[in-house]
Amino acid sequence: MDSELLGYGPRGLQSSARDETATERVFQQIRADGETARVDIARDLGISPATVTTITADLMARGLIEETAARTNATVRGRPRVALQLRAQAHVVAGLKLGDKVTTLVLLDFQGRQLAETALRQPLHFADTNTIVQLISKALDQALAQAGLSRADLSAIGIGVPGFVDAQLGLVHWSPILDRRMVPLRALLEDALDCPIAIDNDANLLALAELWFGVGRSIRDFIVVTIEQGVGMGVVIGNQLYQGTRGCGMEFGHMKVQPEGALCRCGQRGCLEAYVADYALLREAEMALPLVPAGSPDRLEKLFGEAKAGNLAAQSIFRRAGKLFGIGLANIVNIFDPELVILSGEQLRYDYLYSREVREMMEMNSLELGHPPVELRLHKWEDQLWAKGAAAFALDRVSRRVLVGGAQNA
Amino acid sequence: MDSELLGYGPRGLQSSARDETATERVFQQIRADGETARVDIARDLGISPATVTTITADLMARGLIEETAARTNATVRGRPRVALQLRAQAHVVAGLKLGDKVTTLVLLDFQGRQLAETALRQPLHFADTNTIVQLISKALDQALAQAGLSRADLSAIGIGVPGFVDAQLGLVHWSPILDRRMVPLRALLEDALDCPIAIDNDANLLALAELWFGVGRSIRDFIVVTIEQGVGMGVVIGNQLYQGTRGCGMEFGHMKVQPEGALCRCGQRGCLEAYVADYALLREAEMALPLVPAGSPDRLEKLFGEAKAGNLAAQSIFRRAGKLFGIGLANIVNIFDPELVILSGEQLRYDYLYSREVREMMEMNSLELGHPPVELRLHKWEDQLWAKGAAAFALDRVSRRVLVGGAQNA
DNA sequence: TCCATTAAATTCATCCGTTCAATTTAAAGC
DNA sequence: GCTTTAAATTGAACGGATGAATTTAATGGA
Repeated sequence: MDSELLGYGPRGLQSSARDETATERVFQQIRADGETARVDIARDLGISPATVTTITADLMARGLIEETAARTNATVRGRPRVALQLRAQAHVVAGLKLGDKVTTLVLLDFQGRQLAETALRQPLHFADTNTIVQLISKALDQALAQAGLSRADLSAIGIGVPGFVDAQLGLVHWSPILDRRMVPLRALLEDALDCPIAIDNDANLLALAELWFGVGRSIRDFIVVTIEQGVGMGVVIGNQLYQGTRGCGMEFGHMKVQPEGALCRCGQRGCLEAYVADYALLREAEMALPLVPAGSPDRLEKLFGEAKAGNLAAQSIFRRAGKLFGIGLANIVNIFDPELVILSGEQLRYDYLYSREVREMMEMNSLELGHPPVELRLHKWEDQLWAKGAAAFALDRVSRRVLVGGAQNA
Repeated sequence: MDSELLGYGPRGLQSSARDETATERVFQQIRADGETARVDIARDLGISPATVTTITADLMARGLIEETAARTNATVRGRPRVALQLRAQAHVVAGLKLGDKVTTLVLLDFQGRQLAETALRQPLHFADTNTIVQLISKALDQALAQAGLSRADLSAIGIGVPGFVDAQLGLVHWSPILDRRMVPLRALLEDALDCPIAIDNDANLLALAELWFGVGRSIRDFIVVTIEQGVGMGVVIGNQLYQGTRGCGMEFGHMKVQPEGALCRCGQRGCLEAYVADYALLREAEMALPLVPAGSPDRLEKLFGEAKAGNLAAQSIFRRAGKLFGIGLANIVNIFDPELVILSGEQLRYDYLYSREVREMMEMNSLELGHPPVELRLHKWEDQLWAKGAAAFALDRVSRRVLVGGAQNA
């Protein structure tokens, strides 16, 4: 059984390859707390105040952080702590969500505050890369104008793309918005826009948004599931976005929940997506419900209306979708055992038809191991949050670049 | 959407909490290579030869490593490199696999070499903890006698237990071999045997065995799946055993592969296990095949014989099991995207009935993303390897304890 | 108003792990 | 036996982090 004669134990590096420097940890602490004094940093990170002074002085000299104006503890004796914060002007990034119907963009400063927001209602179906570039340019210019900034002020752009994306390589394996496979989108956009770009799957970035700005900030392990055009998932384990092994795992939408089941747009049968995605619901509606004519823009709303009005066929469409969705969720929950599952996406406007079935199925199909069942939370659909996730991704890249660079940027 | 007014970014520690010390890295390097010279360690770890000298001198003074007798490069000029290796006598550990039919134990020295092996064919079904303690004692004494050692020579004992095990807490949530739930097995055994104990799910430890001693040593991401009494899975991601979020995730056997499907012993319906585990196959055989009488010890072999002989009912049992197993595997592969899947376990004696269906289903249900399909490998069932995994777990604990202890152990 | 008290921040000598450069050691080749 | 080559060791030097002492900035009471 031994693959080698000598030795045992794994060959690769056990832990993270690069040790995080004290500077990085201090920076992250300030970023996470928003405002925090040197004493607190020393206490929280378990390093000496002397070190904190050295590091923060360096970060201030480099223009990344600043002391806040507000002095807080007027009630206590002693020298008041002076809080530190990220310097808002240090960097500005853009975050985009490319969607099939709407493209949303936000501008964030280094403190994570939103400077501007735009939404362009241009449909994207199998578009060529030129269209994408122009769309992004337009959105950027609008938002920059709002904020009174120019392209040169942008330090990075983060972009969420539906489909299979390899974030590391900046490669889009397949996306419903692109007209071909294997598009090296990052390189392409960096050439066109002359700005560092970071791309990832949109569901991953929504999970990142929850991790950085939302409920996930204080939760170590959670999952974000989205239903709209397709079904997506982002997984956060141990306060970190789980990227899969090759950067594009997590293909929840194509989990098989019904052997020999419905045909999916991926060509396989029984995929979860083939039961719960927009196109899947509409496909069924076309079969059984002439009341929902093809081509009308709000067909899903019509279908939903029918179900609410008591149409049994319409109801059964949602009911089956809910059941299978619940089974798929239970499978994922059994594997990852998270504290929280966040459901998000357009389709959750139909949540009360969903939620009963889904919760029921989740509970029926989750293993009992003493601990309480997972919390299930619905988040209304907000493109703006997706875009903030993309911006967070960009901010992360910027701060990493700036921090490892160190002295030469001073 | 913001959960707090100030700051952004995750609150917890981003990377591994504790930085790995240089000493630990050097030790792991020597362990992984079996024999390696100081120059090579310096080159491989990117640290200076001077540091390696310091650290290895310290490790030698503490009796953990030693220089090998063999001088190798007689053909090259210059001072010959002297290889270092772990000192075999430094520690001895035991590794056990508690199984429903057989309990296997191996003794390993610090070099990972097997000193002794025993197997006790005592069935374990819902046994009380006393029985377990006595069984382990007996196995230990036999093996120690073989090796000419005593209990006092043991530095730790690793134990693989079927069922839901929380390795961190040393707690068995549920196991088919124990008569009650929530058994604090580690504390219990530490009291009874007066030796540090480490317990984990048996499939996890088989994955660890593959990682430490087997094919997994040079593969970053792989999955081990076992079929015997139940269905188990161990996942290795980034050269590390993935433990789930609460120490007992990974419940592959209870993935739902058929909505409203067959009843599983966990009480739910449609679990993978309810189609492919021993008891599931036999349940079907009882229904349709009076040729396979209940109570006979080799019923599975009989069923297999029937299938080989052309009995259509018997064949259909295996065929369905294979199909659903393939679907379940494909789901897991789509999520984790590993390089390799290792199938192991008793039932793989029936592999050629399985493999065709399984492979077919895997390929039909795996997403295509450019990279080649996962490699699927069958490993014959060897209780001894499971036990070695348990021993590896123990060795890991011992070396961690010894290395963090540092100077005071000198 | 002034000074004691309290607590935060800073300074600086010191420590410790690591490295560089020089040296020693151990072999082969001629 | 001397030169060459390469591994291992030694010791001075470096740099990040710390502890102790000091400075700074506030409150509270005389």
